[in-house]
Amino acid sequence: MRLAIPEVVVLRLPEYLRALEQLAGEGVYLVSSQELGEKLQVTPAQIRKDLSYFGHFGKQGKGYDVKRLIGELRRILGLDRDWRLAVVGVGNLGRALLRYGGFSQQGFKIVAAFDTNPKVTGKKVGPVVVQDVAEMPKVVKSEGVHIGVVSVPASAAQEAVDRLVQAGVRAILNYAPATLRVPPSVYIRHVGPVSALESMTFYLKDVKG
Amino acid sequence: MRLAIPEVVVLRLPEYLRALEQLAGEGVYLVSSQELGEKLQVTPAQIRKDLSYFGHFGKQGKGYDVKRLIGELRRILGLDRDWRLAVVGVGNLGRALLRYGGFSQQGFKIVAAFDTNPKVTGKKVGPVVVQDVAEMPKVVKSEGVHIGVVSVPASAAQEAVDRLVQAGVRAILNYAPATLRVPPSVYIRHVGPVSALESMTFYLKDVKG
DNA sequence: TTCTGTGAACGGATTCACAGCA
DNA sequence: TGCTGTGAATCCGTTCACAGAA
Repeated sequence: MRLAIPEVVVLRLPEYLRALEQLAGEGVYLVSSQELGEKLQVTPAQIRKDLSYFGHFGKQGKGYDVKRLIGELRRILGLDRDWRLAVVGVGNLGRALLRYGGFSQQGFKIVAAFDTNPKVTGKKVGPVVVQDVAEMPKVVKSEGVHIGVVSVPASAAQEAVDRLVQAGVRAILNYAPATLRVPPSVYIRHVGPVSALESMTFYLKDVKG
Repeated sequence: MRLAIPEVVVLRLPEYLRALEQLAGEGVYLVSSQELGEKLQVTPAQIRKDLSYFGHFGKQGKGYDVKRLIGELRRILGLDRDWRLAVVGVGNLGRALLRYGGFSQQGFKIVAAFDTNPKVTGKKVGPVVVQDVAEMPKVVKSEGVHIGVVSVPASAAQEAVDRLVQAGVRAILNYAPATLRVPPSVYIRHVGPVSALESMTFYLKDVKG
């Protein structure tokens, strides 16, 4: 077991987890690195090496116990507890995120939503009532928000992030198409629907007419 | 210039592009790899090396012409043309994607939407009228769809992908939390709101209580 | 002088190949 | 025999450091 785990490894673990949960749903109890690799288009050695950073989860000659490995991965990824999210920006995307059911399955709970538009504030969307951003410092504290989700327009994204950081949020998922500045102690990741498409087209452009 | 460009490089180009577009909007005409690197939290050498795979875009002693580099990156990424999208699955997420305005700015155009639910088919959502999935083969051809966006529930994702592939779509952006099988000739990428959170919590779990 | 572009050096991730266990 | 776990070897991406252009 090494001390520093490569970031690429951490990024692959959720993929493994998802595939394993699918297998569990199909009633599969045991899976080899070979089989899992085929499903995920990853080499078996890659999977074994990745898992070996965290412990010895397999049985020689058999493979991995699917249920057990799901549990281990969830623990490794910190998914064996609840994470409290706040959504900033209740436009199309924010509204979809608030109503999206997939978060709760993995222990993500939306506990607050913020917007500046008085046509939206005060209304219930998904599990929460939208509040004015002015309430953010108070609510982040009282609701124990861990992660901020930014779904405002690009032009308002930096301000939204600044407010979240100011309110004490240390992790941000950014859906706005903007490059944002945060202090080094804050973990930020950009997702956005367009970025993935943009690198995809690089590979498509020579293939299709 | 090398022949094979590392995938990581391609994944960084949209980040560069976004930062440059932001700079252009601020009226910046010239930027050094140093300055761009600070904005993006990337080393200047990384940026210079990445760009050197594609050509000589900078001016020694000066830096990069922002407008010029935006144009080059858009060309490199294949964004100097239109890309036609079809959304499969008009639930919360699909509806948000259909109504999302950010696609068109980068040349992505939603030309079709499909669902199986008769409560949704026939209705206009965003720029298109939702059609039954049975229409897919015909519509994909007539509308010249390049990229399929899957936003159905996990349980229906494999079927949605199969239908898209069958209809001739060669590139798929998957929002469903499922591991999907496609022929080797089809380019698929998973995005989904949960995956990014799951690797984030790995880094957060030891920090916050 | 300033900053790009790039071979060379370095470091880190992937793959190999096999020891070890069931 | 079958498959894991892992050092060693390999491969690949990043960083260094400097030549060269403005």
